[in-house]
Amino acid sequence: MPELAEVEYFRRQWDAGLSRRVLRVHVNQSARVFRGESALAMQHGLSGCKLLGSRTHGKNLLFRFSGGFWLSGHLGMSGELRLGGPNHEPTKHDHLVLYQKSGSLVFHDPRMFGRLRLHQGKAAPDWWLALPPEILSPAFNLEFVRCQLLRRAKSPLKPVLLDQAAFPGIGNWMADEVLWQERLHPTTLAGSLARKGAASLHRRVQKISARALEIIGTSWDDPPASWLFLHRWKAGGSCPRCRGQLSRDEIGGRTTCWCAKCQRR
DNA sequence: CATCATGTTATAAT
DNA sequence: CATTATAACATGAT
Repeated sequence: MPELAEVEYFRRQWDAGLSRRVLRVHVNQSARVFRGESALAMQHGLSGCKLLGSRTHGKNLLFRFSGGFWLSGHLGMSGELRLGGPNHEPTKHDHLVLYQKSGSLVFHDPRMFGRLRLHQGKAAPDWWLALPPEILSPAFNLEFVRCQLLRRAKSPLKPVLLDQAAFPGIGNWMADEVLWQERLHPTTLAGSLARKGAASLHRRVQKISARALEIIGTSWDDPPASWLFLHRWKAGGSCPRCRGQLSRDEIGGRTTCWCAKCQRR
């Protein structure tokens, strides 16, 4: 499910617990989302702590608690952050539940490709601080993008857009959306873009990210029908620009949707 | 029953 | 070293 805008939407769900103390914690100890972690340490660590703040970085989430605790999360393919009542009965896929006086914060993930980690320290974990520039930050400038395109010059654009070290937060639908709006075929080699092409791609990535955050990140609304988004899922969909039949195939290991007429190499 | 899914990672092959 | 392909992970929807 989640790409940067969906992740932001889920982050906001837990805002209900801000400035509130965690009274007790439920963990689904054997759940894969705790791989490499001690679920019990998380349970004990977060008990009694107050949720002080949260943020996202691409598809990553970070929640700051009192006592120097930081809970980081990734939603994988099917993760969700939900709210429950103060006596929420955990279901099979509710792997972490933080109970507060007025309600509970639930991490729910059927497929368990998601992940939860706990860090204790004065600052956020090192791996978080080492993440690449966020798409809507000043550091994500044209030079950065050109450098990424150059580094993977012989790769098709599709997998390059999916590279979280280059375009953090871009996932399968956003990558297809960027390529479609730019009229670039997904197999176009990253190194084949001239400076102007790279500049246009850079602006497009930022624009789609910003718009998706407004639309999906706040209320989970659908992007406009003029985008590829609503048409790309069903086989047999048609291009909202030229009405042509949309193509689907696996590119860079992921199902990719494009318009053979509009998108040229 | 088979196929597919808005993701990441380890490993092998080129 | 850069890059690609493949499998693996685990579950639910169609």
